[in-house]
Amino acid sequence: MASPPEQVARPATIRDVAAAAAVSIGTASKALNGRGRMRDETRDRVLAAAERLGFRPNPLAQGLLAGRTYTVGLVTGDSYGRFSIPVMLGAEDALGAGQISVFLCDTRDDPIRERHYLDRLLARRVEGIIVTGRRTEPRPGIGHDLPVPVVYAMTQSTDESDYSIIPDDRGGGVLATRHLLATGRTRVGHVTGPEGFQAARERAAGLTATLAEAGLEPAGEILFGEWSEEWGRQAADILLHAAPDVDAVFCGSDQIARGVAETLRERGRRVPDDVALAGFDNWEPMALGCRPPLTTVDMNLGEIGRLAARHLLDAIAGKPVPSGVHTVPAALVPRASTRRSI
Amino acid sequence: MASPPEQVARPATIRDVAAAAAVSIGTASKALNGRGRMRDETRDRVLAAAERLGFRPNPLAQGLLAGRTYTVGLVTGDSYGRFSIPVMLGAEDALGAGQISVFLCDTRDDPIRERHYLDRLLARRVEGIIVTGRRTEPRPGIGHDLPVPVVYAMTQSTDESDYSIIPDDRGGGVLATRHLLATGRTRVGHVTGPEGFQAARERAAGLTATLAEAGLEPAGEILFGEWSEEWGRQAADILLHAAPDVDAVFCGSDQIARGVAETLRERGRRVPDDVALAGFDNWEPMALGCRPPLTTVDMNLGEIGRLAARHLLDAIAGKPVPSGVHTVPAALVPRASTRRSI
DNA sequence: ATGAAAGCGCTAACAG
DNA sequence: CTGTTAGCGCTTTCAT
Repeated sequence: MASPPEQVARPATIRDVAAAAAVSIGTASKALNGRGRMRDETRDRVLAAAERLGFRPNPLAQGLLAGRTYTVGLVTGDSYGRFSIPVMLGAEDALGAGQISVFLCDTRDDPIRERHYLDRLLARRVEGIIVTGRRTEPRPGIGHDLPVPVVYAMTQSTDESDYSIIPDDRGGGVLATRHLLATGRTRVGHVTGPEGFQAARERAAGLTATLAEAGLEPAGEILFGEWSEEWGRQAADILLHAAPDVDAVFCGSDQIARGVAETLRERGRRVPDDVALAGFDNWEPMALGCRPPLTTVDMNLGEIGRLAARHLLDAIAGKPVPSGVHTVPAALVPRASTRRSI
Repeated sequence: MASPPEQVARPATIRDVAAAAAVSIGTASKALNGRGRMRDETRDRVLAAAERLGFRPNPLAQGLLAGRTYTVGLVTGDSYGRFSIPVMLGAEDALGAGQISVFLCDTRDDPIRERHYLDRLLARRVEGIIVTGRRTEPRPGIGHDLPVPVVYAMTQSTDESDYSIIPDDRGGGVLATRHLLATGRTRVGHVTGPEGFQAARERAAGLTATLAEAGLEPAGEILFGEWSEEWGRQAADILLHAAPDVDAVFCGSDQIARGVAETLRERGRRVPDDVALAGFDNWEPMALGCRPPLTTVDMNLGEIGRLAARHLLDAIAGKPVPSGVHTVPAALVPRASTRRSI
């Protein structure tokens, strides 16, 4: 038995719709796009046909004509994803709302791959590019000869004429320190990551500036080290030795804070009663798993992504846009580790 | 002074190339694509012109003609990203190699948004869709009336005729348990997440089956609870009470294992000397931050993504592909928490 | 109010 | 060996 000449899943074209509605292609187009004037009956007939055939305009054809693709590229080097994922999702969120689709590229922090992907994105005629990273360290921009706007999110270009948007690490340090002071602490130590990281330096600067405003100095030296729990454990001992009267520790990351918490406990210092503890990142599995749950600073990564996307949209739309490095305010997330029990 | 009629950044078209090389458009096309025969000199002239003008074929035009888009959609519901990100990057990796670009969509686990994004992806004429999740729990498929193939990665469709690829949780449980037995342990307890999770049940099943093979039973009850450190801490006490002679604990997640480690230490049990400890996930910040560093099971999430992508490519290519639920073997990552000091 | 025709950038078939 | 032509699906004048 020969099967009927069933139309395979070839998507319906406007031509099919026009034929089904017994109108010309041009009329069908107008009906579908609400353009031009025509008899209601005609329009309805076309729309009904489109509906029935499950017609969807081919975006390639539309884009070809309009000279637009309604796509942007999202280039990330942070395979690990801890930081860039929230940024990416924020960006995707803001772009998706505007009917812009996002091409995802993972460069694995490899400049060769990055170059390759940029090529591909441009070949695809993306209308803009968002570059995200895992560190806020300045990095060389991806070039200015690009035919589309570029924004840097959670990373910054060394080029002042690029637009970069990063967390306000300094402000985050200020927030945490103010909070510690507000709970009545005055001997505040600081344990953080490598001094080579701008984020570490900025957070520390926020702390010292805020302490200075209150006429205070950090308890002990500021301890730069690594972004690890192990360093937190070690550093806590160093700090306790250098400043035995320490009554608060602000840490450059939640991981470090957990290490500090552990050592404090083992040395018989109660958190928060004897020593208040604040982290940075609001990395929930870390912060909530801490004993007690950790007060920390949230960098609003999603917001960074959203702002980057909006900026990109503006640039694509040809609006005048600022350049330079911009920051997004951080937010304090108070938890038990700084709550003074009465 | 009138500025010269500078060509704005309008990308060069094949027409420009043809004109610059003084050939017809058709000839230019052939030269650029290595199709057809022609004088070397002509070909070179065209290629040189293309080079000089920075010509890139417009993928929209190519796709329009070929009826293909060389894009696939990646739909994730796991905004948190802990599990789906490695899967996504693995998929992106496998697809990128094949010149396929990936549209990223975050549904935030919201069926409405999912529906919306599917619509958008189909409107964009993606050639296939990968659905990823944060749990391996069966979920309703996204439908069979779709005009493109779909694969489920790190989540599974309830529909047997769909193709799903998930970690081998049971095999992971077997690996961990064998390892514990190999270090000479015989009283193995198990603390894991909610029984409602298939992953928890499978990992537990791997454990009990492996113990049974050795003529053993779990030490104490299998403790189902939550995926949290806090639960690990509580459960360890329960376990120590129920089976004081326990000499190993296999945990359903690294987070749980950390909680268990903490309680063990506080109760004076040394890890690994008195009690060996194994986790699950190989979530490095957790596993490495543990004291001592945690032996754990890696689910090979990247591989899951890669395989999903390859399967999708095969399906797109029209090759016959299997359906049903498939698993990717897990791998043991031995660290100090199970190393018997001599 | 509707239809015909041109053209977006490209490739493929066919002439010359 | 090269040029011409048709057409992918769609929108947009411009006739009718």
